[in-house]
Amino acid sequence: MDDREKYTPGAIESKWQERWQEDGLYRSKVDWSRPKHYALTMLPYPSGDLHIGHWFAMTPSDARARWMRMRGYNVLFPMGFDAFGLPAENAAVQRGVHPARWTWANIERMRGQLRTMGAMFDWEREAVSCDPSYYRWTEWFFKQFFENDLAYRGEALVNWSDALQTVLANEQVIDGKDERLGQPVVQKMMTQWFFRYRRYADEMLNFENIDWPEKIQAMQTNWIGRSEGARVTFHTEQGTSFDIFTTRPDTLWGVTFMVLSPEHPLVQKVTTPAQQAAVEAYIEYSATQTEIERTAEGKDKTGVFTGGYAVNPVNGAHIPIWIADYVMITYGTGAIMAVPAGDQRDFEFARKFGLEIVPVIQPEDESFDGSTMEVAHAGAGYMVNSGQFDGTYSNGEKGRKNPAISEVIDWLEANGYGKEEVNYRLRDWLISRQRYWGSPIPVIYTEDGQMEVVPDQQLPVVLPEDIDFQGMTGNPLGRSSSFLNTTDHKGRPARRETDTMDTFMCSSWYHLRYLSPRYQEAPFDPEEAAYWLPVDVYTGGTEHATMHLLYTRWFNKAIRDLGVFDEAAQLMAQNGRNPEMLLDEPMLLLRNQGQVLGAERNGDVVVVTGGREGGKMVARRVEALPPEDARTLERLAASGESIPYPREQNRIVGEIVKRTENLLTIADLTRSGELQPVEVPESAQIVIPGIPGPNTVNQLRHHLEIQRMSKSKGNVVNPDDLVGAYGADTVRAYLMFGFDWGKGGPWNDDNIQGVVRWLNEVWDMVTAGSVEGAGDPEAARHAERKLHQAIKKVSDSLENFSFNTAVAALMSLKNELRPLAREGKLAGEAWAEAMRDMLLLMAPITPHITEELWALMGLPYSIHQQAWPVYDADKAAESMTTLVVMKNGKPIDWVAVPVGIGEADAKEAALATDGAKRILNDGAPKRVIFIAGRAGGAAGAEPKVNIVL
RNA sequence: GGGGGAGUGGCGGAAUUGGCAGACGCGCAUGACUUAGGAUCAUGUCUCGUAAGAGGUGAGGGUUCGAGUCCCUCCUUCCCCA
Repeated sequence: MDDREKYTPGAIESKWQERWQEDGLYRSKVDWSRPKHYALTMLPYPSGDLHIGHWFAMTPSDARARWMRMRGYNVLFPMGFDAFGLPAENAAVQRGVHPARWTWANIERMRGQLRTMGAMFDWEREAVSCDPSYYRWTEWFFKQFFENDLAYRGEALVNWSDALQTVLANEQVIDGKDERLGQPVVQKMMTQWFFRYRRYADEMLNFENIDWPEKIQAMQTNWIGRSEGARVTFHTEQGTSFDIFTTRPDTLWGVTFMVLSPEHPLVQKVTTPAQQAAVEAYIEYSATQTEIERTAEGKDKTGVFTGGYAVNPVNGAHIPIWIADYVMITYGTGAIMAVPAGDQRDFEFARKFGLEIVPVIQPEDESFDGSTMEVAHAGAGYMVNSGQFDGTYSNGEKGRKNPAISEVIDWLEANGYGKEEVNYRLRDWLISRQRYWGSPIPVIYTEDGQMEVVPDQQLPVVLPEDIDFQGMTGNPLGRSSSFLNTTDHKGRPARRETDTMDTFMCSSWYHLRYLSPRYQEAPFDPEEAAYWLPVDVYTGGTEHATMHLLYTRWFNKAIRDLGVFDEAAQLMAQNGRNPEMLLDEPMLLLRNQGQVLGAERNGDVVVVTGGREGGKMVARRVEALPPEDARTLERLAASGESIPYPREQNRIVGEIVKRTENLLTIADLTRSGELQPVEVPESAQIVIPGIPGPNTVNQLRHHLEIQRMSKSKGNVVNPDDLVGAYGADTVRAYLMFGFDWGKGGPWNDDNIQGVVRWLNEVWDMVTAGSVEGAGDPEAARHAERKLHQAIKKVSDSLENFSFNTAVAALMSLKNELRPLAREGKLAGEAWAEAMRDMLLLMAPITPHITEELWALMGLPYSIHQQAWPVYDADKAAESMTTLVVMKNGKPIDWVAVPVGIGEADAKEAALATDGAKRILNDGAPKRVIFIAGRAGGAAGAEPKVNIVL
């Protein structure tokens, strides 16, 4: 080796990042002469530190965007910040930093961290949702919705979080707790702002024109929860009418009682004086229950009879009206018909309160008796006890696909008892938040109680800055007189709306603001939109399946119908693009990455001696074993061998699986892994090898399972450290290589060494230069073949988001080329060509090292502006291949044959092999099957002959 | 309870329409070079077997010349919905 420089990523990477920045290499401009590609990756919340998860999400997306660019597409790959939200406000309350200052400082920091990725983000298009120039248009969109009856203010039972001091959308409540802090959420009637989410429910169920993962489609379909059935009108004995929705009108004859939600307005009217006290007490009780508690299956049924009766329209039966908390006012009409014979929850309710059960759907071979049935029958069967419908077959399907349901609906409509109806689980989108750090809602309330929207020229309504957050609870906007007080269009005093918008409103259209973040005339420049829209590839996590990814689809459809895209559509058409169907959906293709989780960590293996007190041991001495001793001990125990520590009353030996303050839980190896509680008092002696001096109980490590990274668990992997140690290219390549991108997995940097070696070897190979001489033409041909095979493999892998196999193919290529280069078989122009193409193939994945080596080879700047090598099947083709000889599908021998060998020749060659002769042993095979080889030179592509004995 | 994924070496993970299971790496082993090796190079590395060979993708069955891949039953696990 000469004194050639070693690969030092640190210097190279910052050098090229600066150069690319100066040259505007990633500026993306409208150019109708070239095909466009809008690649988008979900924007981060500016929490202050870039996480390894951001790298995992963004750098493979960047590699793919770069690849598209090299393939000749004009690529837009923007980045920005979803900058409104509660953490900023919490920081303000706790530390006295204004949310804006906190947020902008974090953004500044994260911009720097994002730049170290070496991604091709076009920073000229950065959009930040908390910037007034952005939320001006968020407000403008709100106005559009309001003025077109897509936004309304209404009273509804909403999710109120006391901990967050705000209401939350249904999507943000998980198991009755808020998704952020996991604190309980209660149901409250409040006046709030909503968007008419259901209006596009049916259209959102259609995924025909977009390529989104099945999983996301299923989740969204579930979430929308379309159900077909009928709305049926019942009357009380007093004559008041009320509607119920049912998906099973074929069971109407089996209705033996009605159940109203405790919040239903009819409750007051039907309750008899005798039942008044019981009903009121029950209403009070149910208000304390969460929705999950109320509707949980298997829960003990509760309810109270109102004393009132309803009349069943189909048979005139008088049936009692009950109230019960398993009926929600927010679902359907807040009232249900109860068919205990056909619905398990109704069945349990009826049994508990001694109500009648009338079977109405009965399978052919059964005969139900309402008094003895043990479970409800919800499946298929023939209608019974149902008047003229007796004998009609109910096939168990939903809606019109069920002949019984279909016939009954027609009959209900003909007789005016009810009508066909479609119901949705989806509720309108609650966008009000009683918080400061969000986009204001541009509405004012006049003195005489009228509502006015703020005129366009006064937008944006800006968040006030003179707010003291410290120690405050509740909505700070309500305390700001400078914000609160305004005037109406006649100049009279008026009050501003103090609710702000859900941040999902901001992120529903950020992909549009990227198009022209500084545009003043509209939310986006139609010239840009006409060229770039829609988003071609969108990448992000699955956690937003029923939130962001559904909201943004709704938003897109809503603004399409409001004409927001009209000008862009015209321009599209003028430039020869057919806007038809291009603007119905915001993102054409969606792919999800998995999540990088924290690494598993073993707890210390300790020897505890002390005294027993009650059920637990109180330690006198805790000694952690050196890791190698601990491993030996655990191996012995796992294999059932005896360990060098016999079981003793006053000794516990094992791994710490949990630690709470000074209380340890130890899996005791002397007691077959039984969990033992150990208290460690101040006085106990604690010895930890490698940590001299007196130790404390806090230094003992407990077992940590694979889980999300979080600061409090101490398992966060910091990308800055990794970049410092290995360089951005290595981190990028490793994240792509070490995981299945769609799956993610526990962090583990064992494999990173492989990527380090790969890049070092590429560096050495290129900087070594070509040896003198002509080289070997055969080797050159071999290199060319491998190169073209790699072009195909890498291209296909990137196309399919299979980043790990792309890197694997590049490593294989290196393995092929390196010995040839070193032995001097690959020399001169053949060498140079091989190096050039290899660097081009690596460029999307490792942009810095390839740029540097490209320059060192004296090639014109920039490698990222070069064309992707064109795959040539002829050059990739091998002349000879291996014919696999099989016995009953198992390989037994191999023979070299020309590619494209015919069936007869292949069979002849196969039967002539030693392997074939041995198994045939002069006998005749039952059958001989030829499997032709496939093109491409990939593994498994070889021709095969299967000899069946 | 319903719906949908997933289960492959010591580890991360590969395997178009069914067609050589374990690509590419990590780790490990042996050897070489070295003052040294946690550098580099070479070779090996699914299991059993000295070998010829046989077996092998959560378990069991089936279809097929041929099954990680398709079908049935079951187990484990993750996600979504209730």
